[in-house]
Amino acid sequence: MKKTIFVFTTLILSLLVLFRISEYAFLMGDTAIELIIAIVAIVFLGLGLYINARRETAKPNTPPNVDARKIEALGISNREYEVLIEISNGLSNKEIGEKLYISESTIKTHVSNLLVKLDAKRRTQAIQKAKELQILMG
Amino acid sequence: MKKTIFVFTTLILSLLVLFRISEYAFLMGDTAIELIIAIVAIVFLGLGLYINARRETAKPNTPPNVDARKIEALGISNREYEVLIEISNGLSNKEIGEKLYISESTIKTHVSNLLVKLDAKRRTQAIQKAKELQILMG
DNA sequence: GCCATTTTGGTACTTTAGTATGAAGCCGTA
DNA sequence: TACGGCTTCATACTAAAGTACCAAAATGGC
Repeated sequence: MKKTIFVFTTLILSLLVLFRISEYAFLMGDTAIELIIAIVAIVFLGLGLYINARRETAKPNTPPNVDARKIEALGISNREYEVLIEISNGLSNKEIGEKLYISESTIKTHVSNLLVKLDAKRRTQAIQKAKELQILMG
Repeated sequence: MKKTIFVFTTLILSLLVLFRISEYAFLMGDTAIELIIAIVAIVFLGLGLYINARRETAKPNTPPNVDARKIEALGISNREYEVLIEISNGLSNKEIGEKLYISESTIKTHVSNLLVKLDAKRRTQAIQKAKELQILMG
């Protein structure tokens, strides 16, 4: 946020400087006004692009980061969350066990706990709910 | 694309008109130049915002709409796609059958076909692949 | 060291998912 | 009309998922 304020302040100051220059050019009587207009156009075109780019990356529906608070609010442990990720990657219990070097039994335990904590009946529903809760990236 | 060309042509023409006006104002000796600069700034700010908005909605990684071409490229039928959606909503085969007013047997057939067409072993993997292929919204 | 939580693993069981195969009716097109 | 694709449904089977219950290490904080 501080960064944003800095950028906008700089832009406003630049704009004021441009106005000064434009007045000066007006008094000078040359044709530099078109140049100034062009600069303003380019700067604000860039500003528009920048603002929208910022807005898009900051939007939660393109979630690069996951809400860790919600995870612990639901009482989901680290290991359970790892299992949840692999479920959403489409792995079976056996495959998850092999990937995490633990038995399929343990995976089943984790999955059962996850289903309770996410209030889901099936692993597919767990995926859907986890994404809804912004616990998993889309 | 034609629309884009039209918009840009209009903008360029508007810009030329503004330059004409600016010259006129210059000859007139009044202080309307700042106004023109302000208008240019606003217009190009809007243009920047517009371009980025277009780019974002056209981009597939923020898919409000689904790529119908890929669906039929994979040979997925309408009914199969309906089933795929319900799978990603976390429903069981029985629940999907009740929702679509057909038997669980039929759902199983559709699911099996979907798994082949999406090259998946499980329904969870089908969800993951479908989202990867931009066939399902994130 | 003690306690609470996490992580691990097992057995036994029920339920759901998925495969294989066959078949019937519908619809559009060559 | 005959053919292919879509949709529907069934049976019989195997595989995977999920539940219930128990229990023992490991971990981390007090």
